[in-house]
Amino acid sequence: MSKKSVVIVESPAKSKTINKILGSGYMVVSSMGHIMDLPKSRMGVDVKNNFEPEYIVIPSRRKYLAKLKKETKNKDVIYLAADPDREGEAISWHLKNQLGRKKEVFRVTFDEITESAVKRAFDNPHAINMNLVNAQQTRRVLDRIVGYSISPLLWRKVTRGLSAGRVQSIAVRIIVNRENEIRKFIQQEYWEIEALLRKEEGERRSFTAKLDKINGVNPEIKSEEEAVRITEDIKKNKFVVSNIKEGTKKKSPLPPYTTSKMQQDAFNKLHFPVQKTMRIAQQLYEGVELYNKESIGLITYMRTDSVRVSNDAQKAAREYILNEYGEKYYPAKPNVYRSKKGAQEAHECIRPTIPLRNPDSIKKFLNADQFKLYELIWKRFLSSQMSQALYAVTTVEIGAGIYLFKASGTTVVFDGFTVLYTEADNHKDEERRKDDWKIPLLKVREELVLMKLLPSRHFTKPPARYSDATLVKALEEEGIGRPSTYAPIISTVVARHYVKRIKGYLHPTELGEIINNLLVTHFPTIMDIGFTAKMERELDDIEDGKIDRLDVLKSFYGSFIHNVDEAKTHMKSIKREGVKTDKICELCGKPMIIKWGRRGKFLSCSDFPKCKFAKSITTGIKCPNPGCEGELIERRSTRGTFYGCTKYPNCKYTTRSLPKEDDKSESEKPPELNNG
DNA sequence: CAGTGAGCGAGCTTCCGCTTGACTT
Repeated sequence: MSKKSVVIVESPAKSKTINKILGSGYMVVSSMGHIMDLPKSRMGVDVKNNFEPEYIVIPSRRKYLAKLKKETKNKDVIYLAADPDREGEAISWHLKNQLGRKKEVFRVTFDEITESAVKRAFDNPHAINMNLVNAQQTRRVLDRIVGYSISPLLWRKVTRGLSAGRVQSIAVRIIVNRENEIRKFIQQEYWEIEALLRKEEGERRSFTAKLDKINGVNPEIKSEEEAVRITEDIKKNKFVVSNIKEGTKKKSPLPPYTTSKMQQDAFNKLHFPVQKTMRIAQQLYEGVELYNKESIGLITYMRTDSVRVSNDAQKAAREYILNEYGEKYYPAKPNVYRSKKGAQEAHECIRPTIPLRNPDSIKKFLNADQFKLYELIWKRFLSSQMSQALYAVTTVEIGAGIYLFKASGTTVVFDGFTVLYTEADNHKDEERRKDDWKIPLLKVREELVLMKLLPSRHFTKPPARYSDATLVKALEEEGIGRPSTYAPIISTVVARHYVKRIKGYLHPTELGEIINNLLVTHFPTIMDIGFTAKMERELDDIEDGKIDRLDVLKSFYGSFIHNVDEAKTHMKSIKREGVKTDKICELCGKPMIIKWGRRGKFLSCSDFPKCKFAKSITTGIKCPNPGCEGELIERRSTRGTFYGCTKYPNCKYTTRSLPKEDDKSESEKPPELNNG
């Protein structure tokens, strides 16, 4: 290299690694993500002029850009090594425009940061792919038009500060839809009947079998009377083993973590909200001081949708398994996993940088949360390279006249990867414990002793509300949002007061439901849950050069702007009409309505502005302060929502979460799925 | 910790997706 070269990557952590690979002939610096974007204070899209975006240097990045300018000043060649996707291509394009005058500028892309891949990339430098840039700009412009057209409409129709967008509005819709399903749900009573059986009189151990068929069809027992009648009838019969099935079941380890899977698992097992998981993962990624003061990155990059594993890491994991667990846990061939379709393979899965570094060996250098998350990541990764688990499954069918009972037992033959990692699910654990009851050795046609019949009453359960974890899962399945945005999406809808987190579950607020209804009515296309998937397909076509970005934007905008115009005149003005209540104005006797102001919702006289009477909405829950006659009321501070006493400042009681109100708790209780 | 809203009309709120900030509570 006779010429002086500079390489620009996205993140500082990456620049270190790449510098090591390339050696001193190159200087590697980082852009810290995007350096240019549309202006914050205006639309920044010239709709009449080919949807030309007005990209400006992001004000907060001016410093970095100035630094980059210095660093590239006396270099002849710039290599743009941002991630190999459309966002990375756009970053490269912007960097070229800002820094590339009178220089040779090349784009280099690699799918993993290993010596061979990086060197191969530098042997094949290429030009910036404008198809990718165009796809990014289409995405950006579309999101801006949607967000910056609908949000101001909501300011006009409802209240200041509201927002809408391709992603956040769908997140709210998913949550509202679930709430409606829960409301519609009608509880059904059903009964199950179990038989407690013994092989023979005097035998100590008994086992249970469940009523599975009556006359060959599934039993549907809806009432206690029916259950009693059937139980009485069953008693008249002899219990005889009619069939025994012995089999084995294999269970494969799960792939290593992507961002969304890590967020879900940390939520279920550690009860971390996704924001917390990302914050701690960032700490592990940036590095923790170990033995010598040097700070060492403990995990790979935490924003990824790939399950790819570098060869070195895979080899290291396999060696560790062989040494620590032995050959039985060591698969003959390495386990291979496929990322979901369209994943960005430049990043690896989330894994320990050095598999040898087991959690206990570094425990004293980590705080409690860091340790817990590292342990989870380490175990999930190591287990992903271990052998399958093997179970023996026995199913016994027992006839009693027209009644057929079934008992099944599972025993672990070989624990395999589960020695390190199992999925969290309390209910399943209970089930398993039941299943693990050993069924004694039985023969077909053998008669059993009935100890007891156990009818039990059950109710069908409504679907559970979303948690952070299940919402991220749902969004990912619909292709909505990216690893870098899952956590911010939840923060946004909570910050807008569309959604409220109660005991780990996401409940829509009245405001959230109102906004959702307005948007579904007036923007059915945007509010279609499949909208993003459709957009992604079109962006793919732009990337492949099959269609022009203008065709995509024009056809989208044509109907969208029509919806905006229609909504301007026809969307219900909550600001004027409010939401009806059965309360009466204390001043003029007219009905009171709910409106939303900068401090949240409040009661207003429907005759405003003639009658200016207004009133706060209290929770109806008495202040728990002894002797205080006040009620609790929702307040907003800069640090979020809390509940205070109406008698403030005489009573200074505050709380973050509402104390239970006895007669109301039944319907307000979150479904008892995994208790978060 | 009183006051929220309409309208007059100043100026403000807002999107999604890349990254890591450190002008003192």
